Amino acid sequence: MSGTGSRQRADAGVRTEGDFGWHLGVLLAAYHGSVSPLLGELPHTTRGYQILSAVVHGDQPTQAALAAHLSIDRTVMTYLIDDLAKAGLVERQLNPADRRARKIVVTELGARTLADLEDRVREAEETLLAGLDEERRATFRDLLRHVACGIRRIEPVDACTAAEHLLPG
Amino acid sequence: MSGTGSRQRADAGVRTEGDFGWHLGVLLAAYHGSVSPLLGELPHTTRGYQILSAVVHGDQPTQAALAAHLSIDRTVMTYLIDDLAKAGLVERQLNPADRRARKIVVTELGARTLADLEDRVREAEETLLAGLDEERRATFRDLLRHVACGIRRIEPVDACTAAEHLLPG
DNA sequence: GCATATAGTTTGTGCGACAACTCATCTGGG
DNA sequence: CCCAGATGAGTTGTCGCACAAACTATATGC
Repeated sequence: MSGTGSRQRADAGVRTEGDFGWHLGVLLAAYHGSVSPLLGELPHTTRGYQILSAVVHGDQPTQAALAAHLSIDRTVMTYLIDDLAKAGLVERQLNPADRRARKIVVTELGARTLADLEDRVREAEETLLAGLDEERRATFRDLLRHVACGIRRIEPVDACTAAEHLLPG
Repeated sequence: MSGTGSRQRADAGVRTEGDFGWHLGVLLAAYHGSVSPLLGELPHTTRGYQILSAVVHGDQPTQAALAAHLSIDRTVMTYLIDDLAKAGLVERQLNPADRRARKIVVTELGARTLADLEDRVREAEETLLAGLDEERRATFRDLLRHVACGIRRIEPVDACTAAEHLLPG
């Protein structure tokens, strides 16, 4: 069994050694699996959902900024937006001040769609976290958010700031 | 802005509404980004690492069980194992009792490689979680593990049990 | 012994990511 | 005013990967 290495430590007998990545993968896969069916005809499933959410809540000035926020390649973002636009959920708004840039804005249909989906997605998330009681679910969400925002503060991209200043203290 | 829906709740002003999936994506992407460079020539980067880890720690009886554990398609697992075997890290062990099945076992080189990598991966994970103090990092890992195991108890696949019975209480 | 199920592999297809290129527009230097 | 370079966006081509559908081989049950 090769009991060498840093397996047994003094602290607790927790031994979550090489499993962190696996835990993460399991959770993300389950997230996709639970959320995708809720999204129905929404293009590109969770990707589309996240974009729609970022468009509504994030208020990114350009398509490039939106792509950076979501760590999506610019060239990929083009056809993702294409498909969301075809579905009537978002629009490319021309910016008279800089005619290269397009700001992605939500349509009325998009806003209604997102509002409708958000509650159901939230429920699905809670179901995913059903292994934890309510207090721990909140703690987990909180820690996860801190981690993600910490990562984004190290890596170049801005982001998070928008969500961060809304926190209690 | 569509202030409807479940945005504002009584509890805290946390508003982590549609961002859970995004947080998760950020973390997993950062995980790949941090860990992959450490793995060097190891085939299929984090995938290969997780397989190697599962082979050593998980003791799955067959290749199919291994695939199910990692949520990898059987047909994909074939060439992943192929490449790990070509690299001399694992071997397909024939089972005389069932000559269809192959048990994937680690080689000496594979064991040494994994032992060497585990410490460095652990460090990279800690760096990822640098936004949290040490106590919260442990809490986060713990909650994540519970969530993942909870998910795997709902979805058919076994797994987790192996890690679970090693817990303190 | 035949039907059916299971472990693993092979092959083909389609989608998604990324690189390289193009186009349009902005910005600064002369 | 004009030119060079930078930047936002879109287009095209290529590659790798995941998945479905075959196929081989063994096992098991009637």
